[in-house]
Amino acid sequence: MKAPTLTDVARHAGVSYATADRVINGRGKVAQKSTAKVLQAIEDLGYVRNVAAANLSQSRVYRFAFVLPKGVNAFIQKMRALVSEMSARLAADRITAHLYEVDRFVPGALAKVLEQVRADGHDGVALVASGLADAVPALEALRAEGMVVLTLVSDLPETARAHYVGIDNRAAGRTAARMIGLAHPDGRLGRALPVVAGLEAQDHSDRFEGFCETMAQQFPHVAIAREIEVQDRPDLMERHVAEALDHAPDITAIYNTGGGKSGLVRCLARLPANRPRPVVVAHDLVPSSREGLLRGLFDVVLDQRPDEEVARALSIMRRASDKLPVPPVEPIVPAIYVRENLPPVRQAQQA
Amino acid sequence: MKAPTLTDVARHAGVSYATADRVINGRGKVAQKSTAKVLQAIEDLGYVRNVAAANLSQSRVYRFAFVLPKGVNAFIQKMRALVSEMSARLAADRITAHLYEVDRFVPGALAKVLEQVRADGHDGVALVASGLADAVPALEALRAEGMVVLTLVSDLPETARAHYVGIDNRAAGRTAARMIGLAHPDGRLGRALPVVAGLEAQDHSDRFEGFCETMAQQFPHVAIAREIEVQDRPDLMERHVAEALDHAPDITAIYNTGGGKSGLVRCLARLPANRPRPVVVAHDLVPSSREGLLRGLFDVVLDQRPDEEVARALSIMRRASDKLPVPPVEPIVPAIYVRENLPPVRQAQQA
DNA sequence: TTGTACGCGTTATCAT
DNA sequence: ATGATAACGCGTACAA
Repeated sequence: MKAPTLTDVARHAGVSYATADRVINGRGKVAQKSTAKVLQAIEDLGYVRNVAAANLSQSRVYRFAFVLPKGVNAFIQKMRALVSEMSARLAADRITAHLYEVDRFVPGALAKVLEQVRADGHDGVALVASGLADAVPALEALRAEGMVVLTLVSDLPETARAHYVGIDNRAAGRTAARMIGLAHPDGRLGRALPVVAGLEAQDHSDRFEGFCETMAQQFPHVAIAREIEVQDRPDLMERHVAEALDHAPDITAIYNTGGGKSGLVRCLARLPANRPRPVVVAHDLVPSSREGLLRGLFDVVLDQRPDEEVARALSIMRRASDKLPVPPVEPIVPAIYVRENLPPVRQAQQA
Repeated sequence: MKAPTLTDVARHAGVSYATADRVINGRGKVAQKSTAKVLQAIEDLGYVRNVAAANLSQSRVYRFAFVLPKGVNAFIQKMRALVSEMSARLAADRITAHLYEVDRFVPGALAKVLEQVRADGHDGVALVASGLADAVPALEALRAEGMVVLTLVSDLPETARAHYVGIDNRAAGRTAARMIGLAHPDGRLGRALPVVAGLEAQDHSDRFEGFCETMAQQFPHVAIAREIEVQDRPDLMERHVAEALDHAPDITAIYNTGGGKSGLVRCLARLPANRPRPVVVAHDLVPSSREGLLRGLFDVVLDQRPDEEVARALSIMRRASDKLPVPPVEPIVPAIYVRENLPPVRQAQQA
């Protein structure tokens, strides 16, 4: 009924508590014989170390850092809100989550932030490393010191991080292609316009590649127009997409890998009534894309579920800093929103 | 830096530890004045009760029960596997998850199982109540005794359960309709065939209703054929769908709310090569639906993410039995799988 | 090499 | 109405 304690194990093995402890925590200085006996007792009794008690005895608190890019990007704002929300909820478990911001465009800013994270004595750090490839050495150093490093949203080389928490961006691009293909049944001809923030960001280029791959393979009857880059800027989005639609009246689909969506909404809303609306697939459920769906301007929104990302990041950092085995981290499966399955808008809850 | 303890609070308030304890745990017998002082101190110091310590002092273990229907349904099998998997992972946190099976077709079976759950002294129970509406009184009784009751997959009246963990089945049906609508662009005519396990199951009838609602409202150019009931039986599925496709050659879409999918795969595979394939939307990612997607026979699979359901259920039961506030439980957003975003097959991991 | 005993923050019991 | 204190299971400093 009651779980066996280490004291039980020691008794069962006929050794002292301390010896049993030395065995399970591998602090050496134990005779072969004792080790064997303890191991056997653990086996017999089915002993499992009580993490809560261990933490209590050390007054252990978990300190985790989230590093997010500065800026007004709606998706990142949502992540920020989620982190502080989670943070409040985890107080009872002695887990703290601190938020750090890094300016993507100031060289060396990230290094400084990471230094701060280190100085603040965190057990783990999760960072959105989109366009931050130069962080690799600093992260390797942090990891060498025992800190748990996670990438969020956009991945980095394996040496830089213990796990990646986020969607499979290539697969997301392929999925978008499939959705657009669905809307071109029976070989109906068409042309798809890809709109990206910038191809230097790993996540965007992965999505773009996956998209092209599936379009070409599965839906050759739908051509791919030259992609447009809009740098997270709604104004550019609005202008460039409008131009593209003007020049190529045969465009039947748009795939936006993310960024500047509000401009897309405006542009689509302004389309002449007699022009058939293109199928529109975009990324991330934020106010503008929600509006797009509700107004019938967007058809499908792929969302990487930031809430799940934050929750998973926390749970992984916790397990990892307990040195427990971390179960294989599979990519997060994006949610696919259409007009009919939008979740209710949820106000941030107060403290 | 270090979180304040109740001792700190007591000192700050100028009372003894026991008094402070009485205040936060509402065990009465405290003077107004002391109460006020303690409350103030809690506020000042930002005290948060340390759940781990509390649990330790009581040798508390969490005992949770999962009640699943007996049978070979692939989805339920997956749930079973997930529960035992989770259970292993939670041993270190002193959380146990026990599995109970109930025969849906034996009247009174559920009552017996619930009695067993009660006798085994669980803190909470999560049950898949699909077609088990007669359980309501028994569940109300359990709740009255302080047990946390959750419905999984399919909901029951609010009096019977504290929370529902699962997808919004109506919204799922609407989403399926949208997917089928996407595949009928520009008013392209069509006819959609709904295939359900049985409309007496709440989850299936909700999906069916949502489906019809959106088809009628948004895609009036696609007619809805008379629905077929197949009772979770692949053989019936295969036969009846084949008949329907024969009688109505204008069927361009199929929506299966779940159950008997392997029969659907077989039936579709046997379609004459010259017949255009209908768009097929089905529920739950299990081996047969995965095969359907890979072979190009299914187009879209809505999955209710049983892993997430189990995880959420556990986390809610834990918080609820700690008497911590349970954050609002939003419906789980189904994953939408297509051929291009299938997760790798994952073998059950060993103990 | 091995063993003992204290502290972690809380609950519960037994005084005052 | 309030206060003191022994558990709970673990890590660890210290003793043997």
